Amino acid sequence: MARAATTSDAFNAIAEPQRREILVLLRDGERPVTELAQDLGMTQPQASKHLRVLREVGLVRVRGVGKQRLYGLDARGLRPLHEWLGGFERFWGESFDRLDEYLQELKQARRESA
Amino acid sequence: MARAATTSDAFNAIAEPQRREILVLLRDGERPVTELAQDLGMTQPQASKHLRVLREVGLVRVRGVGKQRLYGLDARGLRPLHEWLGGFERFWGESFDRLDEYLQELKQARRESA
DNA sequence: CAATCATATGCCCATATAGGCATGTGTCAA
DNA sequence: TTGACACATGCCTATATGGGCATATGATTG
Repeated sequence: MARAATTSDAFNAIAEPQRREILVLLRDGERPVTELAQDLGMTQPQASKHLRVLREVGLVRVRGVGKQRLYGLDARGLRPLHEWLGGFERFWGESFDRLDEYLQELKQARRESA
Repeated sequence: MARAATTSDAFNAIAEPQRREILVLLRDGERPVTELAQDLGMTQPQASKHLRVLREVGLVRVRGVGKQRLYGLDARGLRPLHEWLGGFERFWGESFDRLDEYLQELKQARRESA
């Protein structure tokens, strides 16, 4: 079996860096496809495809305005990520700043196994 | 070009549901491969492969103890995720509770039309 | 209707995947 | 040394991908 589809959920959708950048741009408001493509230095078809994925997982929504299609962020789609990550909150302080301690543990482990 | 490797970063690594479950299990402490495999209903080779990916992106670390290899969570690997997601924090309240607001609006609209 | 601008799709390709299964490697005990 | 146990790797296959490019679809204007 292959990898799960990028459209299967938000986790898979945001695994692609360019799609994350699109979401970041959209934090500041709605944007048409071409602008996004330019800002991110990608072709228009590429942008459209990425936006399709984001739309399918509910991370962005579209709105037709004249010839244009304005894409906007729908942050509710990030909720699963937020919740999953929240389960690890108790490690934030503990693990991020304690590189030293971790190194100590490593040394000790090595001593024990020696 | 194909999709980025699962080992390219934490984002890609946790796109796979089973790998996320492994990390959840490891929150409670170190575990040997076979136990993880059993708990998650997967074969031992599958577990080993997932663990390899997680190790390559720095989400878990291993420690040999006798015949066993104890895998432990390294939450520092989640930092990029945490930080990226943090950029959307201002949307949490706004968008997540939208449903409530929407329901309020509905009620009010109904009252007004009654 | 025709022309034009803004997007979306379709097609081709190379690549990395996850699963299934067999087998290699490493460690300990007798 | 030989087993036995715990784990890692190798190989195979089907599949979905992202990029490049051409082209179809939609909406607007003259």
